[in-house]
Amino acid sequence: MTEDLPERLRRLPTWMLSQAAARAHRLLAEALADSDARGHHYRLLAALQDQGPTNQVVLGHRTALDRSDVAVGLAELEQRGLAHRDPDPDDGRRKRVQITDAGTRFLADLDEVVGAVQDEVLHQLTPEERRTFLDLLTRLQPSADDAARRAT
Amino acid sequence: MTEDLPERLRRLPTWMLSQAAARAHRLLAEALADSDARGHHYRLLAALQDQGPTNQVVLGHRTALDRSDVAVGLAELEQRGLAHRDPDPDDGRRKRVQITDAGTRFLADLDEVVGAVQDEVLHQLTPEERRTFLDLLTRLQPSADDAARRAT
DNA sequence: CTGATCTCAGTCGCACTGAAATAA
DNA sequence: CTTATTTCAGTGAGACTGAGATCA
Repeated sequence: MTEDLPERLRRLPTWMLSQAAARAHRLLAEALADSDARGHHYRLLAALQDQGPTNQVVLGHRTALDRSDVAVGLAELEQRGLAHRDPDPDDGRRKRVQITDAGTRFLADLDEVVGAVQDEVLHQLTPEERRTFLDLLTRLQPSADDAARRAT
Repeated sequence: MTEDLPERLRRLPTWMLSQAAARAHRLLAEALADSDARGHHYRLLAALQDQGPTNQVVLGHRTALDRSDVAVGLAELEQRGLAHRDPDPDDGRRKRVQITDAGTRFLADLDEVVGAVQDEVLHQLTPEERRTFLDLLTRLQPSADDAARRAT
């Protein structure tokens, strides 16, 4: 594969990034499909488990999902008894979204599936290199400064 | 942004990878759109410039594009005089695809646009870190061994 | 009234599949 | 007849937009 790439692409960080992400995304989607889940579901359950009940707008920020995709994903999770939506008692416009016990158990199963995919994607890297890689990726995320500069 | 992420996602390499790739892809698409180009066009021109004329199947492998997307992209490039397709004299099923002089000039313009996006995406990293990052990304690509194992 | 939240329908770029056309 | 290449139409998931409904 790599040995056949044009110079311009092989040396282009954003392109190698896209290729690696595409492969990881494909492997993850395939693995999750075996558990009748999709990426949206894992993201939503992970946010609900780690950070507790919230409304859908906050959930969208935390999962980097669009509001409409949050709505659709939660409807699917709720239908399977993995999440629950209440009207917020303090503000009737909002819904209070929580993970259910079944959702917590399902998330634990998915954690194993997701972990296996990490190993498959990163198997060429040493533990030290994996830490470096994650650190570098984290620092690529736009900072609050960037967001402020972008707003002007 | 990052400070608000659920633990499970913040520590997940494939997810951080997807996020970084999505941002890079968005910035690249916006920048290329200003030059009336899209990612497909840059990829195809880069492969033709760096590795010379070929048929569309090989071009698809080199650019990681699907055969049908190669066909569409080349039709657009040809209409703008940036690439040229001949029937292969040795095999009438194939087409011999080449970049034109106008295509070479256009690619040089796009190189600058693409380079500017690299700086924007990687501006948090030192030159040394950027080399490390590219090296790690390169090693994430599936090897020939993986491809062989996958075929069984 | 304005403004925030949620929902639904629809759009768009991208990756991919299946089938037809052409030629070895 | 079978196989390889190119092309076209269509599918599917993901990210997004706009309009409408509900409620503070």
